[in-house]
Amino acid sequence: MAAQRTILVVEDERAIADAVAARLRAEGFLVHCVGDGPAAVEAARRIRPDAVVLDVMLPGFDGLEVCRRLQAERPVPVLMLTARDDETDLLIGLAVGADDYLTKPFSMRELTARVHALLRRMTKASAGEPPIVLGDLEINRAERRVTRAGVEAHLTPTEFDLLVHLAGRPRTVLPRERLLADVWGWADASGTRTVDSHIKGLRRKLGADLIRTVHGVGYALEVDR
Amino acid sequence: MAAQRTILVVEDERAIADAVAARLRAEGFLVHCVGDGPAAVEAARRIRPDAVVLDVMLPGFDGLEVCRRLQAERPVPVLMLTARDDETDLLIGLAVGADDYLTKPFSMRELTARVHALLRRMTKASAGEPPIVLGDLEINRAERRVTRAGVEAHLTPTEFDLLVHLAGRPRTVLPRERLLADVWGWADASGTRTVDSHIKGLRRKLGADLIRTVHGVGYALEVDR
DNA sequence: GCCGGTCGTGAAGGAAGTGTGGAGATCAAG
DNA sequence: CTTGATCTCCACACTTCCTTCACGACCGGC
Repeated sequence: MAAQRTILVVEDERAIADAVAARLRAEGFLVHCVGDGPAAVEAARRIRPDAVVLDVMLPGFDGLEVCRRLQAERPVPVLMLTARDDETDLLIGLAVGADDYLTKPFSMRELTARVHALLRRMTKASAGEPPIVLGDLEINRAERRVTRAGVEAHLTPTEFDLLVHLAGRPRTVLPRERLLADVWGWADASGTRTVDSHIKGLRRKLGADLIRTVHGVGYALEVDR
Repeated sequence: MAAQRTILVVEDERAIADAVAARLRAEGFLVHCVGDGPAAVEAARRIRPDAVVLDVMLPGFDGLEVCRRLQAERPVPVLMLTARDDETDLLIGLAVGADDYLTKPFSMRELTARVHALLRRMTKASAGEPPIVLGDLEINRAERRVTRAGVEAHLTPTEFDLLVHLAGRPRTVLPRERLLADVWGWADASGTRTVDSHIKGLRRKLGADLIRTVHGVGYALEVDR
């Protein structure tokens, strides 16, 4: 059986939002609605929708900015709703990570067709979130499991997030400040040994050879190509 | 026989409401009655009826508005009761998501026939999905029954819905906020301990090994592929 | 080889998250 | 009205995790 998919609808006009939500629910989706940009980013972080239907015209910050932030946090397919037939919006939209678009006014039938297509393309392309495989290291983000050479390691939440960030750029040295900013969200990066502590944990659980220290700079994931 | 079906009756005339409720109970349904629009929306959110019998003439806001809101939250078959033989009401009613209608006065026999038809259509629509089988766990959505290793467990409605959502993405970690949003329909992320409570119930009834806790994130259904 | 700065490591205190039982509320049925 | 079932929330105990500190080892420039 196919899992029930969740759609986040970002639309400030209540009437449109309700209509879209009702139709998508009738299609068997779980639907959540928010009315502005900040709420959209927040909601996406919490509920991790399978797709987002996004109006470009929003209070707060505009849809393009929302789209950019969503993509920055976690790749998610986005269907943009553009009020006018404006090529500028469209091109920018596709540039910041939208996967498809609809020009208002649109029919509900058209909307559901696009959403289905988006999810189909998504599952075909990535089957949700495919495990990251780097040499003998395997990271399953959806299940939050990690194995090396087939053996599973139990990582703490921070260790897992740290490893995922390192794995995002294998063999690249990531400065401590960068890791603190990305994983911990700390702007201030002064004199903390916190990163080192968690690197220690990763090395103990996954093998000391996995992570290379670059003196005075940071760490890099050393793994076979 | 399948699990007992629940019907929500929305009707402000007490005499009619009582008569309808009595007859439907005699037919073996669980029946809840409310007398106005806001109460109807509220009740539907809580008890999740299998069908709604809805008078178009209501205090508060009218039946059409109720119907629209019900559909917006969760698709549910609606039988509308129209006082007069007014095509306008009827057409609008069907447009906003009502599935069938009855013109007053109507016979009880006619009412029960329509309700049965509504539910039959409904179960047929969802019977296309066979029971979910995951390892030794079997979930029959149509009958709302669950067995593990062949033994049936009696789950409360919330526990059942929660289990279905976990089973929709086996082995995938679902954040508490996501579950709260999908199962409870709470946009607001507070009260996440409620999830824990119902997980407790599931573990007690189905075995502690069925659900994996992922510290700081949420839960995942652990089951053989 | 020396020295200042950097890093690895173990331990410890405190913070955060989770399991659990039960109280209180709600609602329908008898 | 009372009973039974359910849901939400709370308090407490318990577990897991994070951060920091201290100390010794290491690195690189001189």
